[in-house]
Amino acid sequence: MPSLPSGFLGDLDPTSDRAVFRQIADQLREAIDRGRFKEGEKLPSEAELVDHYGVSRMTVRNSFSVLQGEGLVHAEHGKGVFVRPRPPVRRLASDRFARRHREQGKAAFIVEANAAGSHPQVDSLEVKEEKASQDVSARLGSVRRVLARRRRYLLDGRPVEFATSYLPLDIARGTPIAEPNPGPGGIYARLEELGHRLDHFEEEIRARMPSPAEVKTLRLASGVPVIHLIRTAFDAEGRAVEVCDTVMAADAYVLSYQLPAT
Amino acid sequence: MPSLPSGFLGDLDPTSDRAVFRQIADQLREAIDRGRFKEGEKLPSEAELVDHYGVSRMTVRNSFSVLQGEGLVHAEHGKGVFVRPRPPVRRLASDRFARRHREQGKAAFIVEANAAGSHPQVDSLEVKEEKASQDVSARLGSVRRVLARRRRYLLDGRPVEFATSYLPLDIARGTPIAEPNPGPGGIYARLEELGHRLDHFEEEIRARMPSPAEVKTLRLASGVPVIHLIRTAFDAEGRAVEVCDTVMAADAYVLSYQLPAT
DNA sequence: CTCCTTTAGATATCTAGACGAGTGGGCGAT
DNA sequence: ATCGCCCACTCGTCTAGATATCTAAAGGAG
Repeated sequence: MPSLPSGFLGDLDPTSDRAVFRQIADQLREAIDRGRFKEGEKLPSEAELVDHYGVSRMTVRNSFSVLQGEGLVHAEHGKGVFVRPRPPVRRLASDRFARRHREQGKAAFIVEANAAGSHPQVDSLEVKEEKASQDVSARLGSVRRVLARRRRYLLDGRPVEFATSYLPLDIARGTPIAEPNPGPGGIYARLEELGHRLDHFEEEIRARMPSPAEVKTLRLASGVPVIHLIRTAFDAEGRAVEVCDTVMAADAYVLSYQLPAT
Repeated sequence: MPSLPSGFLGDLDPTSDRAVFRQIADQLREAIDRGRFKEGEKLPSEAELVDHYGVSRMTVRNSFSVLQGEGLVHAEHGKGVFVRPRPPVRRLASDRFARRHREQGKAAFIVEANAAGSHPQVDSLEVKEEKASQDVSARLGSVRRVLARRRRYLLDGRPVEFATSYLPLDIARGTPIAEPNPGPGGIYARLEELGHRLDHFEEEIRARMPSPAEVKTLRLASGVPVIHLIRTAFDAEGRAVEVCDTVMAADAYVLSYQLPAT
């Protein structure tokens, strides 16, 4: 029976109101925060903690599930429980849709990823016409059907973002926008070529826990929220010409905005 | 023994690879999504589900904990497990720091809340000088000590946001900014009066699960992430004059930004 | 009528075990 | 030396209880 490295973890306080499994979680959390267990490192096994604290295995597992819910650790079947490494984050600057970038003709995601030394990838592209959801319809100004462009973005093989663009059919149908590959500069470049000069974007940001489908698509660890961003693009006449619904793995992103003080 | 309303929930598939507690969670989630259980409504009790599915109580509890982790339900000791109501959200527009608002001399939070028909409140105000953290120091341009202003915002009694502003001492010391109540228009109005004309703000947005301390301060239900926003205010000379670190209950907020397309 | 106690039903925590299944190292057969 | 199998260790799931605590409603004492 392997014994625990001494001094890492303390004892339980039987007089405390705090539940035993919370006390154990607290001690593990503190040990992680203090760097006693480093990123990627293995925590003591369930059996070791059962020994150390003199509690039942379910109680130890309960502690682990607390830490998992906080996104601090992740369990690997047959191997152990590990401190979850904080992955490098991807920054989205607020000028990422500036015309000067668009005119360079390369997709923003690819350029940024290469600059960061990562290997970018886009997959599961789907382009089809469909019925607009109530929300999308409202944002686009009561359109019934839309062109939907779905794609998933990966960095170094890891899915980080799932996005769907919705465009009114009278704008997109029969244009390069309806093609899987819309060409250099992306659909915003095509929209401008089609005479829809872009004026501004509105972005709505929420954060929440992922649905099971999102967990699957983005291969999310437990305890990782998603950032839900809904961007609406407006042309010079004030018409909404595109709605882009994006779900991002929150542990992979920092959004960055510049606001004028005027 | 109370029996389950029939038809709400199906049977288990013993041949499925999916764990029983996940199957139960799936069925409950679907029933909630379909509106069979409405917001605020009570789910069947553990005992009822034990009866219905013929499993042990721990298995049912395991299912509930899955749904809690997703933020879909919350348990109330001695009462039951309830579908978590989606609270009204508070919108933060990107022009919330526009000078025209500041000149009206009322705190943005109060004005917005009143407009939404809510009862706003600010508490646990702390103003003190302290050592700057490494991050804050870097953002403010290598200052050693700062004035920190901490406050918590509540809507209708519910804490929704905890914020700390950090300002360099050479700017803030001995000014109204160092007072608990800085006066009409808030500290940004005072900064401008002191000759630091504000030029622009930078905001960084992250989402993550809350620390136990944040759970306590914001009285967060399980399965609710936080939005972590760090805003830096720059004056006309390009100097960072304030860093504001804000943690928001993600289920209470939608952030909204306008971006120019230029 | 008010206040307190009782009680039933609900969740919270914990124990002690059982079996299943993934991982990886050691060891024997080839 | 290598292949293949076994085994120890790991987490995953499930059972069947036990005690504690909280809630709300009912009933009794004053």
